[in-house]
Amino acid sequence: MNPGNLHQKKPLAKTNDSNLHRKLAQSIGNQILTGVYAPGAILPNEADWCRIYGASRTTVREAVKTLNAKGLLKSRTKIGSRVEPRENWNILDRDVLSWHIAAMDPREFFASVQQVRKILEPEIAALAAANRTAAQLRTITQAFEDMRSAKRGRDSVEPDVRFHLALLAAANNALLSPFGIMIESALTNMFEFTSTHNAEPDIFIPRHENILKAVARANPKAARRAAQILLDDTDTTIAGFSKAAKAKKPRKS
Amino acid sequence: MNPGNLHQKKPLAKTNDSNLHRKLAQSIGNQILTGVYAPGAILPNEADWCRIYGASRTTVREAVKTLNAKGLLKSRTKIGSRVEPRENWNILDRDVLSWHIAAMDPREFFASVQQVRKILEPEIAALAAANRTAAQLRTITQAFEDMRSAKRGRDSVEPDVRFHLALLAAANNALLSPFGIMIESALTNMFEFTSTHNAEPDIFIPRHENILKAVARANPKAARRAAQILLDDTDTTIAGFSKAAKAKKPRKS
DNA sequence: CAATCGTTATTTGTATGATAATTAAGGACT
DNA sequence: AGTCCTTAATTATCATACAAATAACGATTG
Repeated sequence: MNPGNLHQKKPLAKTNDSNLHRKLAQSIGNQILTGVYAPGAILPNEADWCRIYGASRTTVREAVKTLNAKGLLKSRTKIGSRVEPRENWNILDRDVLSWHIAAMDPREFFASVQQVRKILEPEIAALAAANRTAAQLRTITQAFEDMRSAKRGRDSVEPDVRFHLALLAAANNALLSPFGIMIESALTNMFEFTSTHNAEPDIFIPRHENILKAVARANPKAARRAAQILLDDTDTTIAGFSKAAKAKKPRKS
Repeated sequence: MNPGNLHQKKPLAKTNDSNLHRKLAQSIGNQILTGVYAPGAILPNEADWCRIYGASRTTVREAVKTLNAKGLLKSRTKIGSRVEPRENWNILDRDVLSWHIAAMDPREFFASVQQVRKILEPEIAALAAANRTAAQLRTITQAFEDMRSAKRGRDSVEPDVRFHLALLAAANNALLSPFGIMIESALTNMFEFTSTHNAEPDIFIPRHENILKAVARANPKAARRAAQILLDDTDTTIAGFSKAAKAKKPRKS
């Protein structure tokens, strides 16, 4: 269960993120997400981590607290830290999600994401149409304009993300906001993997425009439909990429 | 921005949860959720917290790390800790959600929850019908049986929660799992506030049974419809309670 | 005057070493 | 077989340093 050699320091990844305890949290978090430590397993104790990473106990403890706070661990006196069952993990946490993505087959991840997006985004669009304020509409509109003027390529990612997040904010339901991270990650990573983001900007721009118009008209049904159509097109893009990339990535379990 | 008197120790709530850093995190978290420290505000620095709570800096720092990990804060050298904008909060985290509930008007909270439940639960039921394993079906069935034999009152809460969580697990999409906490909290708190949980168990039991049957038959459409019907009944129950409780709770901002 | 460049002060970050509290596990005694 | 006590392992807390980052200020200079 423990790594074979406790006395050999870990390389600690390449992140520029200068905090040591953050790096430790990332390293340990990655190991949990990749299954090095499975749910139910007891992790090395604090003294072990100190030796493994060559860090002080203070720092190790802060990293462990971070992972506790994200639901990955539960620490108890005399027991140590036990990995929590997956359903307790805060998967929509920014860090946890990024570790999760790193540990997964990208195609699987996109499939999960699209499933959730298809459930939520049409309803988010409908809620936005119903509940948006004037200011929120302006934010959505601005994002759309920026997306249109960027036209294609990497520059269109940021306004595209902003558009969807603005829509989410306009839905005015705090319980939905964690999905912002998922949406952001999905759109950004889609670019990373397809490296073309929107294969056909000439199609995607009007699709977004239809959502915008429906939200501007305060027409929930139309907004819902427009969002569904955009998502179907996105599915098509992913399917194309997925087929093209099929040869790679065998992956274990 | 800071509380008037830094040198007067906080009472630190009544939780039996024996960890000091956990108590600090709860206390500070509560203050953030109730708006004592609004998004964008700089919190007292670590030395201040030490004085306020009479705790060591180590402990204070662990509490602050916890809140950082939940997206409530971001700490930077020489700046201190700044409250993050609401959309970055991990609202579906168990702790954050409980602080949120404590800080909100219960009726508002239920309205938000029901809105999300109505979006997700029918689709969760449909996914469960489509993707469930045999073992998952057994878990759902068991929960239902326990719920039926409990019949009414407080005893029916736990199996009811278990039923919905089992359904969620059977949907087999990790990105949906954070909602388990919301569902759990919604059902549990509904009991706390109505103190009758299901007003009419004779209605709710068959409603749940219909979901179970549809999932057993692997019929997504029927499962979706059955879940919608249950939620509509739940709405009715809440509406009744909400009307009855209208006189109370003026609440400030 | 405006802009640049050090200097300083404040705050978080990391380290060390000690003690306390919790509790699983094993042993002693019925 | 069960109950109670002791022990040991581990996290929890504390106190005290020093390091590192950087915002704020002020001096210097073009």
